[in-house]
Amino acid sequence: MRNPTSGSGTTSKTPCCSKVGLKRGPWTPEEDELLANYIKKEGEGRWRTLPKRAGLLRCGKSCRLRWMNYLRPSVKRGQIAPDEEDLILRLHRLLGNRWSLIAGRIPGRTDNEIKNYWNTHLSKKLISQGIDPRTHKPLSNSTHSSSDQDQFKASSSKANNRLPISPNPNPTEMAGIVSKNTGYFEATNLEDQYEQTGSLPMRNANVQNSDNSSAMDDEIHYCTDDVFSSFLNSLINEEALTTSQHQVLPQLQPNGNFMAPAAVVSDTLMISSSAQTFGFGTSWEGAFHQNDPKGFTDEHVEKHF
DNA sequence: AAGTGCTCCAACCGCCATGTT
DNA sequence: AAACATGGCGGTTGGAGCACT
Repeated sequence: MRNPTSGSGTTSKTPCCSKVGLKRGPWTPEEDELLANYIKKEGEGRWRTLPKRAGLLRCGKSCRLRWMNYLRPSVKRGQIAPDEEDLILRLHRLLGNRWSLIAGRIPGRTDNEIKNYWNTHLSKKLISQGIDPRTHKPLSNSTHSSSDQDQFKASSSKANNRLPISPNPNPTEMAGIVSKNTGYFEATNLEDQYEQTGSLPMRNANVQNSDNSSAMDDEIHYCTDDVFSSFLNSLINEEALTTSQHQVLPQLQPNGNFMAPAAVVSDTLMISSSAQTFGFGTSWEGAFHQNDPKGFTDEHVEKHF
């Protein structure tokens, strides 16, 4: 727990809300009751003004966090079950550190809880098994130097949660477009892009190339949340891609981008999802390659676009 | 019993996207 | 278009409690 009297230290940034006179640190049962009772009556939302209305000396952010991670009736307590752990592992392999996205697939579990569980248990477990918890690949076979990893860590930190890729661009997690010139799927190397431009593609992939956005629009598929959900389910339910499948997936090009034959990525989708439906991040976007014939098909795509 | 080190996880942080004015 | 408000995210912190000496 944080020291209730300590400020944000050396930072000169002003906090999200005035902390003057506001309580910090662990919540008391009385505060919990006040918050829970208020939300039961008035509902969630308007967090900034909620504390005052509920009679709490907390900032809105703190109230929201307490409700989301602890007081919400749907929050499941207790040990993470083996099947939940397995699901977390699978989802992390697919999604990386997108905790809210992972939590959205595990009923009753919060992003904070999953993040903590990963950092305290699963990460160590994988390391003890000789697996890199970031890449899910054998530690000894990692092709990325520590400097690469450090660089990404820095970029990732700067970019916060906006990356639609894993630290090492994983073939199952590619974002990009089908080039009109080459007929190839060109997956953006977002690390490089960040280094070059200082920004990353947001919400819409065409942001990455504003002078050609209309042309790019034609090439990018978006899908709705329910489609994404079924799509992700199919990914969760399948085991890791087979070796043969990997062989036809995007390969690293000299320019730092990833390319794959367009035919291979005909069922590759640019996914855009909102936070409301599954608790996904508002910034969620990503592209997934999906080879499983039982899973996502072009028919699904056409149906929704 | 007392001291030390470690682990866990609730809570906080800064940052960013989106919506509103 | 700009400024502001709000909600939400992943990363990080540090106190409580446990294990060990």
